[in-house]
Amino acid sequence: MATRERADDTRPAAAATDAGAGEPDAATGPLDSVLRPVRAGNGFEEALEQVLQLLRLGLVPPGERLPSERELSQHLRISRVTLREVLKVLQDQNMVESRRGRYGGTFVLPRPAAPEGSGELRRRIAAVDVEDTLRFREVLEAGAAGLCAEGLTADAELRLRGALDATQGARLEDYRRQDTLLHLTLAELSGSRTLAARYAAVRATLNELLDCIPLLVRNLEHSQQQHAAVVEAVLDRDADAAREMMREHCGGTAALLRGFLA
Amino acid sequence: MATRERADDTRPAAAATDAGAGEPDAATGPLDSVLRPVRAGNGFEEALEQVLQLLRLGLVPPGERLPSERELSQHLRISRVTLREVLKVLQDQNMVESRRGRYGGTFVLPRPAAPEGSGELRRRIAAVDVEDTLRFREVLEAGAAGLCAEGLTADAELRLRGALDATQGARLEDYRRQDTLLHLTLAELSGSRTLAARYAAVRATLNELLDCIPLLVRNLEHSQQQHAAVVEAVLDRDADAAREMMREHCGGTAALLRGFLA
DNA sequence: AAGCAATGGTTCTCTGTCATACCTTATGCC
DNA sequence: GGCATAAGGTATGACAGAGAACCATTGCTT
Repeated sequence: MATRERADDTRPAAAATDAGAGEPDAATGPLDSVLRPVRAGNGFEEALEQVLQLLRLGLVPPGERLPSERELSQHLRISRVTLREVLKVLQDQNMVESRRGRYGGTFVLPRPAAPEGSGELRRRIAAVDVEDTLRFREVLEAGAAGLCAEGLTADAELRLRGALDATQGARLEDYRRQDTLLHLTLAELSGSRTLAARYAAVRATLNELLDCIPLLVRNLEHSQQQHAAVVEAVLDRDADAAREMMREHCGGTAALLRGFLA
Repeated sequence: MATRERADDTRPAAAATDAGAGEPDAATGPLDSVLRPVRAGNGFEEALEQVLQLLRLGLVPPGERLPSERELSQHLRISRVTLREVLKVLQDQNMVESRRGRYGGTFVLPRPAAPEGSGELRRRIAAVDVEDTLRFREVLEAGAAGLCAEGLTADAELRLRGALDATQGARLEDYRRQDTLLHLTLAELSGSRTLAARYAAVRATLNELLDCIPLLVRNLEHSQQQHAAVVEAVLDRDADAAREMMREHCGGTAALLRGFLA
């Protein structure tokens, strides 16, 4: 009985007012940078997104345990009930497994290789603005490398060297993870918490894209050389070189992705 | 009768587990970049923050009308009731004024010069990580300038020239606003929506800080020269120069702020 | 003067989320 | 073997927020 009828409120049709035209998501106006939805989705979806980040970044590798539900819910500032809904979804996707009892917890399962035909992959790509991701990533990475080189402390040197070494010795199936951790370390050492947080987010998206294309050993070796060059520049406190090297490094990945996803 | 007692759930004390230690906000661990609160504050506070951005960025200048309540609430994906609570706060602060009837709306009031003694200002600064803001800003600005120079279109050229001209001709009290718009334009033309959105956020914070220090004509002239140099580099499609100039420009503001707020 | 349209102002109900408390299971230590 | 402990699993009451529908005010158009 047509209860879908709009009564008085809600948008009348497409009558344009001064500022915002018709549909909320279209029309790249000047205000659109600010007037984004306050919470992307059901509130619980946002939490899901963050836990997914944790997995996609490999911050909790397969086989390891997530923080306990009580801890996670506190960190994310959501109730345990809501967090459990999130975990429920991940369990249904066979991404995590929960075990009860002391020393139990929620454990990360290894990814089941290729989930399906590439239909699934294509669908995920469609949901991402690839160009946006690649550009933003390059900006953050180059900036982080530069800042890192400028304000390098002894402690930072150590962490950076450690992260680089870890990538050098990584086995193939662990490479993506160590790579991510190296870049994440750089972002954290930039001295801007905001930068680190934004990088984590964009890197999670990037990793999702990278999962859609083959891992070429040829590229991997090249990457490693670039990693070494970037870290060297940072340790030399040569900010310009660090930025330049990092931009080149990102450009490589970007070209690869653009090629495969075009 | 000590109902504040924790029963079973909620954090036990400070018992450290593998991942997250004690208090949510302390301890800059590796997971902390991801495990941020899902919604900063009451949900309504987030909306307030965004509307404040609109004002602080000068996207809706004094005397102008905000989008209607129905539009705004749709853009922010909050109910009109909640949005009205936000506007209520702004009305109480004498920042906006609402008029009913057709062609009515919510109008931005001019700022009442200096609100109070500097106690208020100091308090606001305390809530901001100044170093974080300045560094992140520099990274985004330099990156945007570079990207902008690389992929410059004819339309972008026009918008950029227009924005620069507007700053040149701006009166003193309108300078901050035109300056913001110029930088915002650059961010939008970077081709990364995410970058533009993040820049808008950080710029709003920056403007708040800038409101705490005097506006020196001497610096303003210098700024203008730098603006011209940046835009020139971009129009020349010289990405390296654009980044370099922009970094210098940001460095100037940063030094000024660090000096005054130290 | 009458009517229409676009806006702010108000009220209602219903759903999602939170906080809290408690139960159940598994492990290590005594 | 028994107990303490730390984890997941469950149930409940209160409340904030969304959505829809209304009312009230104003100014333009006819």
